[in-house]
Amino acid sequence: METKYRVIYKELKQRILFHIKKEGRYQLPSEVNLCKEFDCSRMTVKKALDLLVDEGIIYRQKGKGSFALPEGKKEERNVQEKRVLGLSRTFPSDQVTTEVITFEYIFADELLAGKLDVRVNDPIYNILRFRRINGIPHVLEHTYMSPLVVPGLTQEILQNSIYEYIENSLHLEIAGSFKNVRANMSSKQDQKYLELTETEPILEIEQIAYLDNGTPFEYSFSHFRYDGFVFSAHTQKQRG
Amino acid sequence: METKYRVIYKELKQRILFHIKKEGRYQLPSEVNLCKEFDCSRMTVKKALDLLVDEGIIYRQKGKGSFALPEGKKEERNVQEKRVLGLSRTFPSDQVTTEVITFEYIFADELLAGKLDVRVNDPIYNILRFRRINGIPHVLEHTYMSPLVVPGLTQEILQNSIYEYIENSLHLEIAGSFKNVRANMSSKQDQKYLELTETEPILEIEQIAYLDNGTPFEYSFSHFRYDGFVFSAHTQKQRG
DNA sequence: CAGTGGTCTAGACCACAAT
DNA sequence: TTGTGGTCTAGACCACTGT
Repeated sequence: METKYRVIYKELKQRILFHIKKEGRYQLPSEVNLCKEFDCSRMTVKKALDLLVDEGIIYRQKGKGSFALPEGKKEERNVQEKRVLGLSRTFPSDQVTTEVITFEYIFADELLAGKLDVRVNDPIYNILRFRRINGIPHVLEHTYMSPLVVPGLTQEILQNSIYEYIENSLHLEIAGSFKNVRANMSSKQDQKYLELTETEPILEIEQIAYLDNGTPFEYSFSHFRYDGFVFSAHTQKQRG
Repeated sequence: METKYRVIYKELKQRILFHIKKEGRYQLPSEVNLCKEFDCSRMTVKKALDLLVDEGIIYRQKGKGSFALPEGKKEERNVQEKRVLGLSRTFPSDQVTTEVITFEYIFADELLAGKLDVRVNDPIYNILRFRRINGIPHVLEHTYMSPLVVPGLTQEILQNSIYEYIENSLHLEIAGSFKNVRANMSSKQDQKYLELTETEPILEIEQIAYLDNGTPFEYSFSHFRYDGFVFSAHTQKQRG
């Protein structure tokens, strides 16, 4: 069931994006008026507005009201949003092609065992994939997964979307991830696949992704072409 | 006043970090039990737990309970957390030294006017600062601010913390920011200040930061040494 | 003063998990 | 069936903003 606060959230988001394009600034109706309009309690309206605050779409001020944040901020090509999607789902309208370079089992060492929450010497998928978007070299992904958590991986799945497989075939729920983002010099391997010169760098994202039962299912290093990728984030003061 | 849910949040955070060190896994008391313990309603407990979920400290499962996420994930030196602090406040125990390279007014062009929400040709602070942490070259910060929003900047303020000045002297409330993170080759200027060779890259963070009234007050480009900085983020499926 | 958002209560019903 | 978290209600009091 679609929850009530998500319905309100979506409706308000539509409305904001429409008004912001037309007039620039936009003040939302007060919470009590939204209650009347959507025939619900104030807590429900507040929850919907909280989502909009999290996304950086509105801000709220005690005694004044809720307002749309001036736009014209983000919007760049090849932006990784703050969600946990695979590459295939981040660029649904583009053509993502995947070359599987390595697909094998290795023994978990101390580090991998710690990150993936398995025992040392347990089997681990060691996956190296090279991916293009619309034919343009984009990313070299080095992924470690435990077959205990994500069983039945095949070459074919790797060629498409692992995330899709995890959610649609295994019916596991991907809940979130920790990311560390760095710049680094490109290795010989990076240069070969991403078609970089020796002086051109890469953007590295180290990620641990976990399921809704808290189990980490992926530990990965993604090396992006420096000119083809931006990591985007909206951050705010903690509510409270 | 410290809110009740923040008190609960802090207490639970303490407890989790303690137990996680001792025993690894940790299941929190149920929401109703937490209600009894802290003598409050369930909504208040839930709000406290929401904060912990946002930070990636716990996860929750319908029908099961709330659990601490296995640790051993983040922890690196020189991590920029997902908050809006200046450099001085990100490394409070370290020695941050700042060299002001440029401090002048310029005319707002189309781009700056759009980002800072002022008119074209309005005056804009053009600030270039070079900062070391414990004597080690760290970041070259190119900052644009509107004197209409942040009046009275001086060389001395720049040498310390702009953010401190904004919050403590101007009594403005910093609410959040949009960040774009990229890797890039270092410019001659980057190489000079950050002591990089021609082949060494930088991590660039483009940022628009805004106040709690929605006004953008800063548009900046920070160039970090590639080996001295990691941008860290926790992301999760949208609640709902 | 009236209007706003922030916090908080004491319930309720639901879906889901474990037994 | 019991216990869990997710949603939702219909109020309440507060702090802050504007007039």
